[in-house]
Amino acid sequence: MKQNLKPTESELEILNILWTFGPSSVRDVHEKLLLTKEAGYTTTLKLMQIMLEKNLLGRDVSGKSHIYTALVDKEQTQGQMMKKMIETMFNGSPVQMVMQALGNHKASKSELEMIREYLDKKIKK
Amino acid sequence: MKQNLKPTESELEILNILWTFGPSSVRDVHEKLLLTKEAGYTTTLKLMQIMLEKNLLGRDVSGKSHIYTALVDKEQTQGQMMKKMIETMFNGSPVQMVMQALGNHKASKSELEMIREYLDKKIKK
DNA sequence: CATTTGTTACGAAATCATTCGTAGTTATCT
DNA sequence: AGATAACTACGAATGATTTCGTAACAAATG
Repeated sequence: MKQNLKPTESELEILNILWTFGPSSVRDVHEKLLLTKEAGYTTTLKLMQIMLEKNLLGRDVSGKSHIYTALVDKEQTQGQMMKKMIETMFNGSPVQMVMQALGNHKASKSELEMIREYLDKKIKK
Repeated sequence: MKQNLKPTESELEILNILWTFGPSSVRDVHEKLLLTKEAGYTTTLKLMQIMLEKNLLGRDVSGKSHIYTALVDKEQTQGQMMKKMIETMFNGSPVQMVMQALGNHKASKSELEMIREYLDKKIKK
């Protein structure tokens, strides 16, 4: 019954929108998607229907337009994706990945400080 | 002439082997690959030939067996992949990603300390 | 009521990624 | 040389993902 097929790239984009904005119609999702990429409406629709079949999404059919919800957990999915990436590109070392992320993408000083604080707590334990 | 097609999952595995071990024959790569996954020899061969066409790899044809080299930079490629992941799953925030990585994957205390040190340096600048 | 607009359903094409069989080449070994 | 082993080349099957057209229907509009 339960399965956890890894979401595809496009599916992730949709999941992220639902995680961020909560339950939404296809049109809502589609409009958010357009901010980032080209896509036809029926393409988005079809994708979401497929995700429904894969149990990545659920939906409420009672109204005129159907309302979809993410059925997979955000943190868990992020974790899985990261794990895979760490394995295939960072030889299994999360630390390597973190340094790469911090090195390449500029974070503000206050963001860096947040991380340091977080680390401090983690190290003390 | 220039192109930067994002490497596929399988291609990343191969790139990572070449980054780690340096220029290698198909057989060498294939053997390393086998430690992790099932794969036929000609499958690996074909993949590497395709990567050659995409200019992800170069090769030296002078010997009996060809020797392949990664033509794309490790850090740069990692960076691109991370960037995309940060965009599609972490709403563009590298910090969110880092915290997720540190939270979900256990790192040893000394590893964490390495990161903190790195951060300290970065913050001072 | 007739038309336009917005929606779902769904098949099927297009594209991309992966896998493998087979043929042919070159080297090695007896 | 002849046989065997290790390669490369490459077409083609398979599989997965993405894209889109078209049909059908429902709601809203004039």
